[in-house]
Amino acid sequence: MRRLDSPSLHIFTADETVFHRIREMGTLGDAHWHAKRLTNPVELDNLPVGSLVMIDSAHAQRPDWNDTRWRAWAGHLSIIVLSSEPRDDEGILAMDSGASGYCNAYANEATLRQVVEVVASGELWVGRSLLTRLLRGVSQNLGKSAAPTSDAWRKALTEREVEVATMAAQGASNLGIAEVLGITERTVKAHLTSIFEKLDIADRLQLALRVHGVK
Amino acid sequence: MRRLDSPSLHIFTADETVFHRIREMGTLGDAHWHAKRLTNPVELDNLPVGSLVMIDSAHAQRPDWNDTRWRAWAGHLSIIVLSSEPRDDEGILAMDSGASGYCNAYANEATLRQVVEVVASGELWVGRSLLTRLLRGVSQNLGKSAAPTSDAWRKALTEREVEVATMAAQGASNLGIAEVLGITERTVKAHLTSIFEKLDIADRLQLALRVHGVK
DNA sequence: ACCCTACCTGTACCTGGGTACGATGCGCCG
DNA sequence: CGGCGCATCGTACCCAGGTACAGGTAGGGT
Repeated sequence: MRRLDSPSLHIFTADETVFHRIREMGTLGDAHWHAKRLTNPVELDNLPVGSLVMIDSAHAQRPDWNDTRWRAWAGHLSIIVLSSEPRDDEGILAMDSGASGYCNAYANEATLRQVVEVVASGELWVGRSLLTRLLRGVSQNLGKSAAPTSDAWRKALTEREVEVATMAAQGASNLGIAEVLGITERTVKAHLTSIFEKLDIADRLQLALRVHGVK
Repeated sequence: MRRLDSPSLHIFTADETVFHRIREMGTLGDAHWHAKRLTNPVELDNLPVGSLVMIDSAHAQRPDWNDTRWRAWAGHLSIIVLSSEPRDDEGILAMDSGASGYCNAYANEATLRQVVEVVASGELWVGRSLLTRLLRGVSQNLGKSAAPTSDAWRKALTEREVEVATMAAQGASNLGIAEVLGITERTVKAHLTSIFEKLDIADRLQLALRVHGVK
């Protein structure tokens, strides 16, 4: 981890109470972050890599769960989706869209702080309810041949390369990736060349197959 | 809720390194617990309600995952299963047996502390790899039961086009497909153009994603 | 001090993929 | 019969993707 963690926490919500609670929270205790309000989804595009972002699922401007922008954001941001009425199915959608966390917007202070810390450290966070449900779902199907779903490619790559790889595997163009990451198309190509070499593959289609567990 | 955390953390492992690391960890920083070594599984029965316990999955005496004792322990203890070689399937078994957490025994200090805190606060913890796998399993099942996206593309295409599409989606080159099917590369291109138009996509990467159920 | 890695960029070049604008033959159906 | 979908093929063209060669900076480790 060479990149300095951004001390700022960006919040996209229309709920005053939620915003203020999170902001206060950042000024207390050992956690110390800097809450910034976002008013428009496009602002997410230009946030520095690795930024921590909270998105209120109830916000009217929140992009649909299968909006392609989620992929891009997930590539370079750590996203926590807040829901004032958490439901398991919504949680699955959110996590599927690339969020790193899904929790109750009105969770108690300690929990919220914990979520932030977990996500900031690169892990994922979902609540007890959702997680048990996920486990139940899988253990029922355990009898079937469980696909390996190798995540190995991730470990072979650097942080930046993982970002580029995931976006490319989603079908993003080099230029598109470059714009989202705020770098040159040339650099994207460089990353991809390195990725191809490390994974011993020839092109982005093979990469997509690898990333998505085919082949 | 500010329930007093039990200050003692019980550890059931045969690995000296693991035990000592955890113990040291408890004496540093803001986390402060008291590591106690367990040598026999029966000791788990008599621990006070709510105790935090770490169990090394590699321990020879560790009860089998479907041992009924797990249920009993899970009822009054918070269990974290440590694995020196974490695997998703083992994680599922452990969590299914009632564990509240599953993580790498050699995870870095910050992560281990985080796991302890999360579990101590009544939540569950699993690593990124396992959680993404769980999510994938569920979202795929959702897709199958709700929206039959998997087979839709087939029905939109002719027999020949399906042949070409499946090969292209596997990463085959136009020339390669041509040779296998005994036709010209030009014809392959023609088929692909038709495929792209019918499926309303732009290139073979999008095709691959469609064919393999992503997007 | 030196090396290594991660990350970033420039210029130049080649090629495969995809499109545009054609063509031919075959079977089916109103 | 004429039209239409399907499968096949030709030539020419454009360009995104990928490679080759050549760098620069910053941080961490020896």
